[in-house]
Amino acid sequence: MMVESASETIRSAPSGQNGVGSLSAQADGGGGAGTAGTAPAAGRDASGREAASGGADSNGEMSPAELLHFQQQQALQVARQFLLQQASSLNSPGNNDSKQSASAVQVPVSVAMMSQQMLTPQQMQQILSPPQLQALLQQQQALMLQQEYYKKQQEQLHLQLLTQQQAGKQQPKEALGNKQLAFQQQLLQMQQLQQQHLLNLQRQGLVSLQPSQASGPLQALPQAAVCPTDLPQLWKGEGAPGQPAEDSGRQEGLDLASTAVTATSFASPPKVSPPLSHHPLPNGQPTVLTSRRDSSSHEETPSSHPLYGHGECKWPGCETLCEDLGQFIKHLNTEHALDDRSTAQCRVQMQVVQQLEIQLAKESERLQAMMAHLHMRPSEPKPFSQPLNPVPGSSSFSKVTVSADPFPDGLVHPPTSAAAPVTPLRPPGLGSASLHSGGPARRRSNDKFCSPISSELAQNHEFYKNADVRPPFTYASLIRQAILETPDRQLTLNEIYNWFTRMFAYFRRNTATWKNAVRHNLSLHKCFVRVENVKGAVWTVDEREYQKRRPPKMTGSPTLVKNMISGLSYGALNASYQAALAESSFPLLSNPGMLNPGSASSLLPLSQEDLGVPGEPLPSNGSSSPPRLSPPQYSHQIQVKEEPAEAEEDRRPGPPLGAPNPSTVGPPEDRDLEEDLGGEDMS
DNA sequence: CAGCCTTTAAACATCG
DNA sequence: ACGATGTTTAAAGGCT
Repeated sequence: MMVESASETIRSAPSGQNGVGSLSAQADGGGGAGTAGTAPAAGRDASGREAASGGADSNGEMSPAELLHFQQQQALQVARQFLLQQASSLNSPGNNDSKQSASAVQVPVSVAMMSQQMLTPQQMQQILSPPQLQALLQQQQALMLQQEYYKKQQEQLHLQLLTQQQAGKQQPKEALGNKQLAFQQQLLQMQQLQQQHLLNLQRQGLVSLQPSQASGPLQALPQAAVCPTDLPQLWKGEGAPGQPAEDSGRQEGLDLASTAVTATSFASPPKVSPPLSHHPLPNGQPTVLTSRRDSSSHEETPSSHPLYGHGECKWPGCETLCEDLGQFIKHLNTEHALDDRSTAQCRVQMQVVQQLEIQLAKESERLQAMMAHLHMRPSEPKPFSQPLNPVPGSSSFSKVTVSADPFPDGLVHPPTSAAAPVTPLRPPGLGSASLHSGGPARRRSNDKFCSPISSELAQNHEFYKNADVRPPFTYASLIRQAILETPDRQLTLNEIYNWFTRMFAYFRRNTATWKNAVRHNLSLHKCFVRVENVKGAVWTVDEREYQKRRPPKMTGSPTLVKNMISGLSYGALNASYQAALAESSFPLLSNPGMLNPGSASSLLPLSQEDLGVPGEPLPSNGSSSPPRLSPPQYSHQIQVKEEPAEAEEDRRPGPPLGAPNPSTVGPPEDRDLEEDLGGEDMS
């Protein structure tokens, strides 16, 4: 009955919806626009109620969901800043140490991608495919690991310094030596603080680095995105109390200003630093840079030195104020001349950048693995260790299997080592999901492939479960999925609600809206059949009907494919995917046996499993179901839970499904199929 | 541009 | 009277 009344939580007005992103276009547009005005009103009793009820629901995760949401955003920002800073700082000095700088360049790129104006979580969602988002989240975890590594390095560095220190003591130039040491120590402290800060952020879920794909040449730099958040502290940290050196310790150039500087620096190659090999600054993207905040901020001369911004020296740990560039140069030459201290600082910075690069490499590798796993096989064969994809060709297969249970593989997988080449061109992760997410309307498309939905879902199960991301599926497909996942393939409305809330964080909010949509879909689509039961009524899926609707789209599928391909810079779509598409579109239903063209078939089966269905027999819909994976069990048991016999469809005209012989009723689909074959009800 | 689909919003009807 | 369910209708956006 009431179950937990789904509950949910936050209702959020229609407006909220939009938020969701990906679909943004639609959601927002639709709801928002259309009724914008009314929207508020929309709340209607129901909504109000629900809202009130609050997360009661199963999980009551509302807050978590929101948190996640928020965290994602924060993380992105922080990551952006962090990367920018690191890159920027290194850059200038980096010239000296070019090699790294090169890679460093990439960082900015990725950053830029992320940033582009402060992206709202929703936007991010739109931009990033679920898998990508997932990756993002995963990165938070990865970061943690990285931090450890980082720490170790720091320790080593520290040791080195100490060693030097000792040496220095012994040596004559103590005066200077001490000074240097002090400075170095400061640097170390800074680093440590930075680390801590990062850790803290991570703990809060604020930091997450995006793998990025530095695809192109760097381009736009971060837009305004850079927020003042914490970065400043990173370096600043040291400044904290009592830091002699440049007493100014407080703010260091790392803050926004610095970022801005960075941007500028990129835009115009600093005299000092020769363009890095990789640094494709020139790409004409500079304009973008300007736009962002720095421009706004009076920022200094763009022509300025990369280490100079906001009137201060951006040298790590140095915040010395310099009236103008000239003064700054002077300062640079005097304070940051080529000496041990500077060298050490530079080294530290290098390490920082290295760390980031390593991280980038790891993430990139992960991304590749993910993509490969999702069939998007990158142009290059990736032999990497990832056990996941054993067979290149049958990627789909692997995917399925893998995803099946542990979708989290992505999460769990420890990044293999860096080596993996990053495919630069490829747009940021394009997971299967990306396909959909690709554009606003994507979601629909997805749904078209119902089958894929399951695999997709399976793969990103965890993701959707925890991230407040709107799933790229239509309500109809989701409802169907929910129903099919159950052993008896029937659910009460409330159970459907619960499934939604359980499976998608997104549906833990705006309950009034989506519930209404669910009901609306149930009523509207013929594929959903209401079966009365003693206790009430349950909803089943008339697979045939469901499939019927797609045909139109069928044609669409090609388009989809096209989209997908375009989306992926590479036509990564592989056969498997296409097969899946085809499958979904085609009424294989008729004979399950043939359904699967190879890989495709595999997908389906899995899907169910993953979906979280606890080991259930997947009664897959007749159509897609694998050749009868379904356990016998459902054959009869499927009846309506409470009173099978009674089952009868109310509204459904057609073949009275029903008549579902109780005994046979079992698989609704079965009957549907058969009956349907005979005749269509239809409207 | 038309037609279809999906999503949202809402009004209404039933039922417990 | 309420709230959960269901049905319907309408509007808006996107896609084909």
